[in-house]
Amino acid sequence: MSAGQTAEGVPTIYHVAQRAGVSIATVSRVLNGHDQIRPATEERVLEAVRELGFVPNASAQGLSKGLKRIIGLVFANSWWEDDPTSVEENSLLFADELIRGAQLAADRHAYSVLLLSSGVTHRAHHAAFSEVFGKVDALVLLDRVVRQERVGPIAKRVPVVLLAGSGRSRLATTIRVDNAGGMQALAEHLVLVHNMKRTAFLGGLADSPDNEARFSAFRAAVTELGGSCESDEPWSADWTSSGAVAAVGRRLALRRRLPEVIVCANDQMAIGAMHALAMAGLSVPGDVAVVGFDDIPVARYLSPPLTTVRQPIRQLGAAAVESLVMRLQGHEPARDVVLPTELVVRGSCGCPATPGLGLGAEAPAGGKGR
Amino acid sequence: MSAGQTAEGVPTIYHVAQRAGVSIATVSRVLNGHDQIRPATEERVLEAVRELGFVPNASAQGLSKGLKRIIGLVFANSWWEDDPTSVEENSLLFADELIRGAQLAADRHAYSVLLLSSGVTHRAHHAAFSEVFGKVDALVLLDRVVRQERVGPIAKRVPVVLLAGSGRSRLATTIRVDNAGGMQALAEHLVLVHNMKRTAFLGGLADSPDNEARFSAFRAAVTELGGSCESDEPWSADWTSSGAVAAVGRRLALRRRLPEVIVCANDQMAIGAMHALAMAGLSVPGDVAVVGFDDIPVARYLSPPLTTVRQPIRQLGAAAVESLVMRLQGHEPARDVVLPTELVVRGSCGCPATPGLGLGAEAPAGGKGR
DNA sequence: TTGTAAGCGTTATCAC
DNA sequence: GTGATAACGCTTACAA
Repeated sequence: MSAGQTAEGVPTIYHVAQRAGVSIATVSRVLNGHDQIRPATEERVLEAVRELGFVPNASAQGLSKGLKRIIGLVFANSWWEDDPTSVEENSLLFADELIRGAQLAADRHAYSVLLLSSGVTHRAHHAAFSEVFGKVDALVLLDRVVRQERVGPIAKRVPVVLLAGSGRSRLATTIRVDNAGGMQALAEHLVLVHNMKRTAFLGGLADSPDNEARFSAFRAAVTELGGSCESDEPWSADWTSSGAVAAVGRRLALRRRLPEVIVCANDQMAIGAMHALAMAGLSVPGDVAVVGFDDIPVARYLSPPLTTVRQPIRQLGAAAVESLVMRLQGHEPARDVVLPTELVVRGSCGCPATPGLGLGAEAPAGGKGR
Repeated sequence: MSAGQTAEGVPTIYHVAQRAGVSIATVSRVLNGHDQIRPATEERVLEAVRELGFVPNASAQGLSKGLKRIIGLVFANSWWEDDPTSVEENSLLFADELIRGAQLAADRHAYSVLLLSSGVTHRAHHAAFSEVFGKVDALVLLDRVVRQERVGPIAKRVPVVLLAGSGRSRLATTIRVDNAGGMQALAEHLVLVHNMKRTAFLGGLADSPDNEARFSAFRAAVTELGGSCESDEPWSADWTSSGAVAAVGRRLALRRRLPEVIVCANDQMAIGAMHALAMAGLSVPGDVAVVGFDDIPVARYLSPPLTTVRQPIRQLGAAAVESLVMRLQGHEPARDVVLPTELVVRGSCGCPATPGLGLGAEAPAGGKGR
């Protein structure tokens, strides 16, 4: 059957062409902003488009142009797990901010963001992670969504950015935050300002590059400054608040002398740690100081307000997308990007909590109240 | 040029066919799980697919099948705003959980989730929200992403689910949570258990259906029970913690007798309210009780742990996608779905906080206040 | 059981 | 300036 006339469904370019009395080529040209089109013709076409409510079919465009204008954001499946007992609070806020950043950047370039999880299992049939390649032009892979050795083959097919990883992959562009710098600043603050020598590091999942980077950087820095860092068994959690509560509980059960400060690998765990200490009748920072990493929104509203290292998660997402769009446009972006982190001093480290009137959103840099 | 042989790019079905010594039709059949294929043939095809690392092009599939297997999730643009001063904490957690739920459900049906914002402005050229229709098979529209009158035309084109709205649209399926039920339970608890008669409602953005529903339900319930509800100017915020801090500050400045409890339209604001009260030297729940709505993860770790109404955000997202997939499969799902909410009693309302050991993930001992 | 060929809705290359 | 028409990669009758 000759093209055109889809019975009664969505209007196609043929309908527009017919209505405007031109060929589909002309319609396409108008829609794609080609010049050299007679104004009168253009107006007729646009009118027809409006009347019909025509919207180009992205599949057809993708097929024809070889570009889908879609970037995939791949999360580890555990992040999306449906297990109600393991709330995976870890990802909360992180994923959200990351997605936002990616969204924003994608929008700027007329791209869209497609969410994917690494462990696709929908059809028992032949489900495979690789199926998703077909839907996107490029991929953002989060830390540990695929094993190192699988990155190569993937990166060979589509442009790939590795996020929050160890930063040592020559197979794909890597974008991450400066964990080391943040921990260095934190260690200096604790040791030099508060004169704390006995510290403890409450880590997240052991196999996470972020966790590893934060821990080794902190330990190195604090040791360098003449302090020590306790970090064996009891101090191991899973990035979650409840995991931290349990970890601190284990440590307290040992009834050994406590460290002066507990450095948590993320804010969620700091919240759990503070909670556990409070329940044990210990005061923060009076008896033990607690600091975190991330600077999630609630951090400033905890009591005491949480001292933490802010990481630019949103920018991380945006940078990833920008990098990929760059690649898709034929440019060669930087191979390894490191975004800066920033120490945010509030009350939980022992510093006098900002006296703030409590009106307005008090930002560490001295926020203005709108 | 005859089809086949894409110079050196991504392998197509033609490459697979050639390699396996069969026609592309056969390859397609194997890939789509058709029966009546000679086992030997099937094996050869699968082998070729494996060797070439072939992945079907989703655009081509979409064009051919008329289904893209992509569902769009549309957020109001303000949620993604790049304005660093307005942190929009409101959406945090909510969006995240919602997305998760949608993701999970989509995965189950081999669909993917595409993120979109309502105010697309990438190319000054001819950017339009409608452009996104081309990329998806169906849409989930969040509360207020488009004005009422625009829903009709959209729903006419693609299946649409309205989320967290007022629930009164016969143009599209609506899915929301039982705000009224939750508020009813909350009011009963406050009045009947704590004998609180003087309440205040700290609302979010005034034009939000959720805010309106929560407020009117609470006021009606508390009034019915013989209590009163203060809710004029000072008690208005923007869903954010900082907005709540400011609102409570305004109310305190009035130096009038305070209500016995502040009922917040969401947990973020409850956190801000508690913070503002603490800074004013008031104790929660000793001087004033505070309750929230949502039950975000940190709620149980606040001191005192926050009493709140839990809403099944993740299920909300999942239900939306399930409904759309249903429609796409030709079934006719329910027009208006209301998901149940649940009162979660913790310490901030004045109830004795659960005396947990603090090791589990449970709502624990009365964080000895400070 | 497998191959041939006609679409699917755009874009882009030629001619005119 | 504009109109035919050939791709783009895949699915699916229709034949064989």
